[in-house]
Amino acid sequence: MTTDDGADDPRSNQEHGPTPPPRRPGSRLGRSNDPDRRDRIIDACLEVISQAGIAGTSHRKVAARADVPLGAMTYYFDGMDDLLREAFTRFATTVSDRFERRMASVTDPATAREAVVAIILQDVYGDDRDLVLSHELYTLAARDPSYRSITSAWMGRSRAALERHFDPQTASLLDALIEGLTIHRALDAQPRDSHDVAVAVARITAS
Amino acid sequence: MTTDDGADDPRSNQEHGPTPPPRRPGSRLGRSNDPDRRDRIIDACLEVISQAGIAGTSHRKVAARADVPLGAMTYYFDGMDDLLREAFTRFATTVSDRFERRMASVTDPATAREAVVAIILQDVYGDDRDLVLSHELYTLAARDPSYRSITSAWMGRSRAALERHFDPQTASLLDALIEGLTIHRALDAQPRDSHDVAVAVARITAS
DNA sequence: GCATAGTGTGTACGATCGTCCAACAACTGC
DNA sequence: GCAGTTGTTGGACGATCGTACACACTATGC
Repeated sequence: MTTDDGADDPRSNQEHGPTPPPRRPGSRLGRSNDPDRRDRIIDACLEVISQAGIAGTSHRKVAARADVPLGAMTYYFDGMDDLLREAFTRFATTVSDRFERRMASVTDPATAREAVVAIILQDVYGDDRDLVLSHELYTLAARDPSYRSITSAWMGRSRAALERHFDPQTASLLDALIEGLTIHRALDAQPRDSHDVAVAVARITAS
Repeated sequence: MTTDDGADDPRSNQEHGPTPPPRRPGSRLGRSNDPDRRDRIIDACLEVISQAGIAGTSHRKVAARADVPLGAMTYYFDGMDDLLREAFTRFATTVSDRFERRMASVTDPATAREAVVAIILQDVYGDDRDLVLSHELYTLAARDPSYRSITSAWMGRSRAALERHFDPQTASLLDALIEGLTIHRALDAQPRDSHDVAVAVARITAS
């Protein structure tokens, strides 16, 4: 099972075929052995959700965004719910990884608080895409408990990362504070300035 | 919010008297033998959203829940978006009213902090319906700025109510903290106990 | 009584949806 | 070469959607 064409651009198909039957250029025929396919669909799904919301997400839109035929949706995923679950699992894992990495980069206990403030600011003023996706996931989990394993794992990892520098109770409260600050920044008309964040962290982490 | 009815008997509170509504003779508005119609549709819409999400909300489901014909949807509202906007405006207003009322009931400055903790606990451990609706609205506002006037007004009123007892900065941070605590309670597997909330409020309000 | 105007609704239309499946392309063993 | 297997896809199906509109109904003006 030697797959030689997996490294090139998967979009330029059949460029070395000896038989040139007149096929549509965009269609992918037969076994193409594109292992990125599944990942591309998941990424495209997150992209569509962030732009159109779950209410506006459909198999057809995701397929168009990922440049795969519609049939690939039910071939790679057992329905819409399965796709959504995988997409949000990847999203939560990615965000958790990033947060853990940044928290682990803080080594000096003396300046932990300042470093954490800087990291929090990156989240609070982060890009809108992650913000929208977070809320979509929260909404799903608030209504459907079966999604709570994703959010629970996410928050557990966040707390654990914060516990590298703070006691468990403080880490938990700090995690909640970050959440609230992020929400307020996103949904309020007047933006919150960075000084407020520093004050909030200082108060929460005061012992 | 609506904690009195389970929407199982939506039409028992009307038709109190046999007298038709006394309309002014010169009024152009003709009869509407059921003036609660519009309100009932809005309430039914919030009910459907809390159970099925915005993705699962449709004119037909709302109409069935409100016990009105399908045609009434486009007769009373200029499309789905108009209905959603009115529904969430009512939701935010109702929640803001309640929060303001409870905050205004705290009169003794000496015990303000304890009273606020009690009120916050009511929100953090409030019913799931309001929680789900809040998140649905947040999600909408995070993606569509035109919904931010609703959330912004809501948060503005929350802050103003808190400023009855705290300085503006503390009120703002406290508001964010409430948001985060509520989210964590809803989305996490392990519930947060009330002692944590008291500690969090004590730290945030420390000067 | 009739005419009128505004209120309310049943229904149909076109669009879009998720899902399924027979058919097809490419690869493997012979 | 051929047959079988696996990966992949285009199109069809029934369901559901938002919206529009012709029509029924009823209170008012005369």
